[in-house]
Amino acid sequence: MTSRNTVQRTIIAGALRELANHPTADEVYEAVHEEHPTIGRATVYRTLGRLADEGAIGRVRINNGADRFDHRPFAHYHVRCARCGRVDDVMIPLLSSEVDEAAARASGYQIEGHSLQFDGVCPACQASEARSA
Amino acid sequence: MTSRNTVQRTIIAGALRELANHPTADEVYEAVHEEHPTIGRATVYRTLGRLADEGAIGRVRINNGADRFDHRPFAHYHVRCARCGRVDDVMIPLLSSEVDEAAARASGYQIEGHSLQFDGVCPACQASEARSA
DNA sequence: CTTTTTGCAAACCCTTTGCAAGACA
DNA sequence: TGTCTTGCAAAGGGTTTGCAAAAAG
Repeated sequence: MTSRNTVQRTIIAGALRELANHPTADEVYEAVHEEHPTIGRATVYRTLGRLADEGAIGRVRINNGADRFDHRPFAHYHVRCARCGRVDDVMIPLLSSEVDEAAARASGYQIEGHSLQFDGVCPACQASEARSA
Repeated sequence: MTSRNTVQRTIIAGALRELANHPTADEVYEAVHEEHPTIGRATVYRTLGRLADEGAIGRVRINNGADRFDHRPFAHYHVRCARCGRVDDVMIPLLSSEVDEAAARASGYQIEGHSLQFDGVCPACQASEARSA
Protein backbone atom coordinates (compact mmCIF):
# COMPACT_ATOMS: atom_id res chain seq x y z
CA MET A 1 0.00 0.00 0.00
CA THR A 2 2.78 2.37 0.94
CA SER A 3 4.47 3.64 -2.14
CA ARG A 4 8.23 3.80 -1.86
CA ASN A 5 10.40 6.58 -3.16
CA THR A 6 12.87 4.84 -5.37
CA VAL A 7 15.51 6.40 -7.55
CA GLN A 8 13.73 5.01 -10.60
CA ARG A 9 10.48 6.62 -9.60
CA THR A 10 12.14 10.01 -9.38
CA ILE A 11 13.87 9.57 -12.71
CA ILE A 12 10.74 8.43 -14.47
CA ALA A 13 8.58 11.21 -13.07
CA GLY A 14 11.28 13.70 -14.05
CA ALA A 15 11.52 12.34 -17.58
CA LEU A 16 7.76 12.60 -18.01
CA ARG A 17 7.89 16.22 -16.90
CA GLU A 18 10.46 16.98 -19.55
CA LEU A 19 8.82 15.16 -22.42
CA ALA A 20 6.30 17.25 -24.25
CA ASN A 21 3.02 16.26 -25.78
CA HIS A 22 1.74 13.21 -23.96
CA PRO A 23 4.38 10.57 -24.45
CA THR A 24 3.54 6.91 -24.49
CA ALA A 25 5.07 4.66 -21.85
CA ASP A 26 7.48 3.44 -24.45
CA GLU A 27 8.60 6.94 -25.30
CA VAL A 28 9.24 7.59 -21.63
CA TYR A 29 11.14 4.34 -21.52
CA GLU A 30 13.33 5.35 -24.47
CA ALA A 31 14.18 8.66 -22.87
CA VAL A 32 14.88 7.14 -19.47
CA HIS A 33 16.76 4.20 -20.85
CA GLU A 34 19.10 6.39 -22.83
CA GLU A 35 20.27 8.19 -19.69
CA HIS A 36 20.00 5.19 -17.40
CA PRO A 37 20.52 2.02 -19.40
CA THR A 38 19.88 -0.26 -16.44
CA ILE A 39 16.28 0.86 -16.01
CA GLY A 40 14.04 -1.65 -17.70
CA ARG A 41 10.87 -1.30 -19.66
CA ALA A 42 8.76 -3.10 -17.09
CA THR A 43 9.82 -0.65 -14.41
CA VAL A 44 8.75 2.28 -16.54
CA TYR A 45 5.36 0.74 -17.30
CA ARG A 46 4.81 -0.21 -13.67
CA THR A 47 5.94 3.11 -12.29
CA LEU A 48 3.86 5.20 -14.67
CA GLY A 49 0.87 3.05 -13.83
CA ARG A 50 1.41 3.50 -10.12
CA LEU A 51 1.89 7.25 -10.43
CA ALA A 52 -1.31 7.47 -12.43
CA ASP A 53 -3.24 5.33 -9.95
CA GLU A 54 -2.07 7.56 -7.15
CA GLY A 55 -3.18 10.62 -9.07
CA ALA A 56 0.28 12.11 -9.31
CA ILE A 57 0.16 12.11 -13.09
CA GLY A 58 -2.56 11.70 -15.70
CA ARG A 59 -3.09 8.72 -17.91
CA VAL A 60 -4.75 9.36 -21.26
CA ARG A 61 -6.31 6.25 -22.65
CA ILE A 62 -6.40 6.42 -26.40
CA ASN A 63 -8.92 4.45 -28.41
CA ASN A 64 -6.98 1.91 -30.32
CA GLY A 65 -3.56 3.11 -29.33
CA ALA A 66 -0.98 3.11 -26.62
CA ASP A 67 -1.82 4.88 -23.39
CA ARG A 68 -0.23 8.29 -23.01
CA PHE A 69 0.88 10.03 -19.87
CA ASP A 70 0.60 13.60 -18.82
CA HIS A 71 2.62 15.15 -16.04
CA ARG A 72 -0.25 17.49 -15.21
CA PRO A 73 -2.59 15.62 -12.92
CA PHE A 74 -5.80 17.58 -13.50
CA ALA A 75 -8.51 16.20 -15.73
CA HIS A 76 -8.98 17.53 -19.21
CA TYR A 77 -9.97 16.20 -22.58
CA HIS A 78 -7.86 15.26 -25.53
CA VAL A 79 -7.99 15.20 -29.30
CA ARG A 80 -6.13 12.86 -31.55
CA CYS A 81 -5.11 13.51 -35.11
CA ALA A 82 -6.49 10.85 -37.41
CA ARG A 83 -3.60 11.40 -39.80
CA CYS A 84 -0.44 11.58 -37.71
CA GLY A 85 -1.60 10.24 -34.34
CA ARG A 86 -0.58 13.33 -32.43
CA VAL A 87 -2.50 13.98 -29.22
CA ASP A 88 -3.26 17.43 -27.85
CA ASP A 89 -5.15 18.92 -24.97
CA VAL A 90 -8.64 20.27 -25.43
CA MET A 91 -9.16 22.89 -22.81
CA ILE A 92 -12.91 23.13 -22.72
CA PRO A 93 -15.00 22.91 -19.57
CA LEU A 94 -15.59 19.38 -18.35
CA LEU A 95 -19.03 17.98 -19.05
CA SER A 96 -21.38 18.79 -16.23
CA SER A 97 -22.14 16.14 -13.67
CA GLU A 98 -25.64 16.07 -15.11
CA VAL A 99 -24.27 14.10 -18.03
CA ASP A 100 -22.92 11.41 -15.71
CA GLU A 101 -26.19 11.46 -13.82
CA ALA A 102 -28.18 11.04 -17.01
CA ALA A 103 -25.93 8.14 -17.99
CA ALA A 104 -26.51 6.56 -14.58
CA ARG A 105 -30.26 6.88 -14.97
CA ALA A 106 -30.19 5.55 -18.51
CA SER A 107 -28.00 2.55 -17.78
CA GLY A 108 -28.49 1.58 -14.15
CA TYR A 109 -24.75 1.76 -13.64
CA GLN A 110 -23.13 3.64 -10.83
CA ILE A 111 -21.08 6.06 -12.89
CA GLU A 112 -17.56 6.75 -11.71
CA GLY A 113 -16.44 8.92 -14.57
CA HIS A 114 -16.20 9.30 -18.28
CA SER A 115 -13.66 9.88 -20.95
CA LEU A 116 -14.24 12.04 -23.94
CA GLN A 117 -11.89 11.83 -26.86
CA PHE A 118 -12.13 14.02 -29.92
CA ASP A 119 -10.94 12.87 -33.30
CA GLY A 120 -9.92 15.22 -36.03
CA VAL A 121 -7.10 16.62 -38.08
CA CYS A 122 -4.36 18.68 -36.49
CA PRO A 123 -3.34 22.06 -37.88
CA ALA A 124 -0.15 20.68 -39.42
CA CYS A 125 -1.96 17.88 -41.24
CA GLN A 126 -4.68 20.28 -42.37
CA ALA A 127 -1.97 22.43 -43.92
CA SER A 128 -0.24 19.57 -45.65
CA GLU A 129 -3.54 18.34 -47.04
CA ALA A 130 -4.38 21.78 -48.36
CA ARG A 131 -0.97 21.89 -50.01
CA SER A 132 -1.40 18.58 -51.80
CA ALA A 133 -5.03 19.23 -52.80
CA MET B 1 -13.93 -0.64 -53.50
CA THR B 2 -16.93 -2.80 -54.29
CA SER B 3 -17.77 -4.94 -51.35
CA ARG B 4 -18.64 -8.50 -52.26
CA ASN B 5 -21.36 -10.58 -50.74
CA THR B 6 -19.58 -13.64 -49.58
CA VAL B 7 -20.97 -16.52 -47.59
CA GLN B 8 -18.67 -15.60 -44.73
CA ARG B 9 -19.91 -12.06 -44.68
CA THR B 10 -23.47 -13.23 -44.29
CA ILE B 11 -22.60 -15.70 -41.58
CA ILE B 12 -20.56 -13.19 -39.62
CA ALA B 13 -23.19 -10.47 -39.82
CA GLY B 14 -25.79 -13.02 -38.73
CA ALA B 15 -23.72 -14.18 -35.79
CA LEU B 16 -23.26 -10.61 -34.64
CA ARG B 17 -26.99 -10.07 -34.76
CA GLU B 18 -27.55 -13.06 -32.53
CA LEU B 19 -24.88 -12.32 -29.99
CA ALA B 20 -26.03 -10.03 -27.26
CA ASN B 21 -24.17 -7.32 -25.47
CA HIS B 22 -21.44 -6.02 -27.73
CA PRO B 23 -19.25 -9.00 -28.43
CA THR B 24 -15.58 -8.64 -29.20
CA ALA B 25 -14.31 -9.80 -32.57
CA ASP B 26 -12.94 -12.88 -30.87
CA GLU B 27 -16.30 -13.71 -29.36
CA VAL B 28 -17.87 -13.44 -32.77
CA TYR B 29 -15.10 -15.65 -34.09
CA GLU B 30 -15.75 -18.28 -31.43
CA ALA B 31 -19.44 -18.37 -32.25
CA VAL B 32 -18.88 -18.47 -36.00
CA HIS B 33 -16.05 -20.95 -35.81
CA GLU B 34 -18.10 -23.39 -33.79
CA GLU B 35 -20.72 -23.61 -36.52
CA HIS B 36 -18.33 -23.18 -39.43
CA PRO B 37 -14.90 -24.49 -38.46
CA THR B 38 -13.30 -23.46 -41.73
CA ILE B 39 -13.87 -19.75 -41.17
CA GLY B 40 -10.69 -18.26 -39.80
CA ARG B 41 -10.05 -15.59 -37.25
CA ALA B 42 -8.56 -13.18 -39.77
CA THR B 43 -11.70 -13.33 -41.87
CA VAL B 44 -13.84 -12.44 -38.88
CA TYR B 45 -11.63 -9.51 -37.93
CA ARG B 46 -11.47 -8.28 -41.51
CA THR B 47 -15.16 -8.68 -42.17
CA LEU B 48 -16.26 -6.96 -38.98
CA GLY B 49 -13.89 -4.13 -39.77
CA ARG B 50 -15.26 -3.78 -43.28
CA LEU B 51 -18.86 -3.86 -42.12
CA ALA B 52 -18.07 -1.18 -39.56
CA ASP B 53 -16.26 0.98 -42.10
CA GLU B 54 -19.24 0.72 -44.41
CA GLY B 55 -21.54 1.74 -41.58
CA ALA B 56 -23.49 -1.49 -41.62
CA ILE B 57 -22.60 -2.21 -38.00
CA GLY B 58 -21.13 -0.21 -35.14
CA ARG B 59 -17.69 -0.54 -33.70
CA VAL B 60 -17.25 0.42 -30.07
CA ARG B 61 -13.68 1.25 -29.25
CA ILE B 62 -13.00 0.49 -25.63
CA ASN B 63 -10.25 2.21 -23.71
CA ASN B 64 -7.73 -0.40 -22.92
CA GLY B 65 -9.64 -3.35 -24.23
CA ALA B 66 -10.70 -5.19 -27.31
CA ASP B 67 -13.00 -3.46 -29.76
CA ARG B 68 -16.61 -4.49 -29.53
CA PHE B 69 -19.19 -4.66 -32.26
CA ASP B 70 -22.80 -3.71 -32.29
CA HIS B 71 -25.27 -4.85 -34.90
CA ARG B 72 -27.19 -1.61 -34.56
CA PRO B 73 -25.52 0.92 -36.77
CA PHE B 74 -26.68 4.17 -35.17
CA ALA B 75 -24.38 6.15 -32.92
CA HIS B 76 -24.80 5.98 -29.18
CA TYR B 77 -22.62 6.01 -26.12
CA HIS B 78 -21.46 3.15 -23.96
CA VAL B 79 -20.55 2.40 -20.39
CA ARG B 80 -18.11 -0.19 -19.21
CA CYS B 81 -18.15 -1.94 -15.87
CA ALA B 82 -14.87 -1.45 -14.08
CA ARG B 83 -15.37 -4.73 -12.25
CA CYS B 84 -16.51 -7.27 -14.83
CA GLY B 85 -15.75 -5.51 -18.11
CA ARG B 86 -19.30 -5.69 -19.36
CA VAL B 87 -20.31 -3.02 -21.85
CA ASP B 88 -23.81 -1.57 -22.14
CA ASP B 89 -25.55 1.10 -24.11
CA VAL B 90 -26.14 4.53 -22.66
CA MET B 91 -29.15 5.94 -24.40
CA ILE B 92 -28.77 9.61 -23.71
CA PRO B 93 -28.85 12.35 -26.33
CA LEU B 94 -25.62 12.80 -28.22
CA LEU B 95 -23.54 15.80 -27.20
CA SER B 96 -24.51 18.83 -29.19
CA SER B 97 -22.36 19.89 -32.07
CA GLU B 98 -21.43 22.91 -29.98
CA VAL B 99 -19.15 20.67 -27.98
CA ASP B 100 -17.25 19.64 -31.10
CA GLU B 101 -17.14 23.24 -32.18
CA ALA B 102 -15.77 24.35 -28.85
CA ALA B 103 -13.14 21.63 -29.08
CA ALA B 104 -12.20 22.83 -32.56
CA ARG B 105 -11.82 26.37 -31.32
CA ALA B 106 -9.82 25.31 -28.29
CA SER B 107 -7.44 23.02 -30.15
CA GLY B 108 -7.18 24.28 -33.72
CA TYR B 109 -8.06 20.81 -34.96
CA GLN B 110 -10.69 20.17 -37.53
CA ILE B 111 -12.95 17.96 -35.44
CA GLU B 112 -14.45 14.94 -37.15
CA GLY B 113 -16.14 13.39 -34.16
CA HIS B 114 -15.79 12.31 -30.59
CA SER B 115 -16.22 9.27 -28.46
CA LEU B 116 -17.59 9.35 -24.97
CA GLN B 117 -17.17 6.35 -22.74
CA PHE B 118 -18.59 6.13 -19.26
CA ASP B 119 -16.97 4.04 -16.58
CA GLY B 120 -18.83 2.68 -13.62
CA VAL B 121 -20.19 -0.36 -11.89
CA CYS B 122 -22.94 -2.40 -13.45
CA PRO B 123 -26.09 -3.34 -11.51
CA ALA B 124 -24.94 -6.93 -11.03
CA CYS B 125 -21.57 -5.93 -9.63
CA GLN B 126 -23.19 -3.29 -7.43
CA ALA B 127 -25.37 -6.02 -5.96
CA SER B 128 -22.52 -8.42 -5.37
CA GLU B 129 -20.49 -5.70 -3.71
CA ALA B 130 -23.38 -4.79 -1.43
CA ARG B 131 -23.69 -8.45 -0.48
CA SER B 132 -20.03 -8.83 0.46
CA ALA B 133 -19.85 -5.50 2.30
C1' DC C 1 14.21 -7.44 8.96
C1' DT C 2 9.99 -7.12 6.23
C1' DT C 3 7.86 -5.62 2.30
C1' DT C 4 8.09 -3.24 -1.95
C1' DT C 5 10.40 -2.59 -6.11
C1' DT C 6 13.55 -3.79 -9.69
C1' DG C 7 15.37 -6.03 -14.00
C1' DC C 8 15.10 -9.48 -17.17
C1' DA C 9 12.90 -12.30 -20.36
C1' DA C 10 9.15 -14.57 -21.52
C1' DA C 11 4.27 -14.52 -21.88
C1' DC C 12 0.05 -12.29 -23.08
C1' DC C 13 -3.82 -10.15 -25.59
C1' DC C 14 -5.68 -8.16 -29.55
C1' DT C 15 -5.08 -7.32 -34.27
C1' DT C 16 -2.91 -7.13 -38.75
C1' DT C 17 -0.31 -8.98 -42.64
C1' DG C 18 1.86 -11.82 -46.59
C1' DC C 19 0.70 -14.91 -49.65
C1' DA C 20 -1.28 -18.47 -52.50
C1' DA C 21 -5.71 -20.51 -53.37
C1' DG C 22 -10.51 -19.74 -53.96
C1' DA C 23 -14.89 -17.13 -54.82
C1' DC C 24 -17.50 -13.39 -56.71
C1' DA C 25 -19.28 -10.24 -60.44
C1' DT D 1 -11.70 -12.99 -66.76
C1' DG D 2 -10.18 -9.54 -63.27
C1' DT D 3 -10.11 -8.46 -58.69
C1' DC D 4 -11.85 -9.07 -54.10
C1' DT D 5 -11.87 -12.22 -50.33
C1' DT D 6 -10.39 -16.20 -47.78
C1' DG D 7 -7.50 -19.17 -44.73
C1' DC D 8 -3.45 -20.03 -42.61
C1' DA D 9 0.31 -19.05 -39.86
C1' DA D 10 3.39 -15.84 -38.57
C1' DA D 11 4.43 -11.17 -37.13
C1' DG D 12 3.33 -7.03 -34.82
C1' DG D 13 2.33 -3.46 -31.11
C1' DG D 14 1.49 -2.63 -26.43
C1' DT D 15 1.50 -4.28 -21.86
C1' DT D 16 1.88 -7.56 -18.04
C1' DT D 17 3.97 -11.21 -15.30
C1' DG D 18 7.06 -14.68 -12.67
C1' DC D 19 10.88 -14.74 -10.24
C1' DA D 20 15.13 -13.99 -7.77
C1' DA D 21 18.03 -10.16 -6.40
C1' DA D 22 18.25 -5.46 -4.59
C1' DA D 23 16.56 -1.50 -2.10
C1' DA D 24 13.43 1.14 1.02
C1' DG D 25 11.40 1.95 5.44
